[in-house]
Amino acid sequence: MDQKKGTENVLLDVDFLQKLVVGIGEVSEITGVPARKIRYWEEKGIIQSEKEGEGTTRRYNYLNIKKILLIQELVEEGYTLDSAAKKVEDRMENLNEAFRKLATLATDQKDDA
Amino acid sequence: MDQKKGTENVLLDVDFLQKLVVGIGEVSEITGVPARKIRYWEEKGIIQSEKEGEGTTRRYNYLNIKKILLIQELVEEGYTLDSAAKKVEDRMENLNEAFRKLATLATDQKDDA
DNA sequence: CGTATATTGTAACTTATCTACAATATAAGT
DNA sequence: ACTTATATTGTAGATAAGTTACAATATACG
Repeated sequence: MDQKKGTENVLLDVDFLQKLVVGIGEVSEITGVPARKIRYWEEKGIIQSEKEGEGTTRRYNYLNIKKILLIQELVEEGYTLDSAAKKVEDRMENLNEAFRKLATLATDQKDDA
Repeated sequence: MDQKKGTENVLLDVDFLQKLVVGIGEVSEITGVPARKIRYWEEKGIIQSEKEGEGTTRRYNYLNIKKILLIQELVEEGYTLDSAAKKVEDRMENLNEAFRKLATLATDQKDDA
């Protein structure tokens, strides 16, 4: 169990990330995008968050935050919001897939134990 | 850039994790440990959280949460809180180190670009 | 039973976030 | 300059989430 320490940690990180969801204030700190702007992007359907129930606050997971970061990058580069969103959509597909694969790996490994 | 996609993602995850901090409610959801108990453990000095300023709320990063999970495991197994804490301390050293290494890797890779 | 350890309850308060309105800014077209 | 669409920001009044500081209870063990 100690021999494969490095690998184990990385895989567990991925598993962990799926559960880690943070509030909008934290996302704002992490990304540098003002909370107000994040809400606006969400109103427009550009990005998404997970709402855990009625009348609760927005929660953002790894992929949600990643998307915000990518859009922010493109917008700063000169893209319009809509075209940035469209472009990021493609990149996200790759990320989503990679993420799924890693998560599966992590799960499989857990099942072994 | 696309060839090393898998690796890149994992490394970025690690970098990301350092910034990701969640509130006590979220930690409670993730770990299954009641918020009240988490505060109690913290009062006792068993675990730690990051307070970002005076009069702000507790924030927990990956390592903080991991520690809670490990202690919870041992306590459920029958350990007293104190001995569980002591035992987890050792495991955390390994994790801290692994984490530092991965973070360094991520940073180095970024510097290349 | 007594004592140490561990957990839980809650009132009163602060911080974080929400919605729903409106205002302003910026860019592009005519 | 005026118009229109796009993008961002401001804020009041609300609810949700988290805080401290008190106390109560539970559980284990000599």
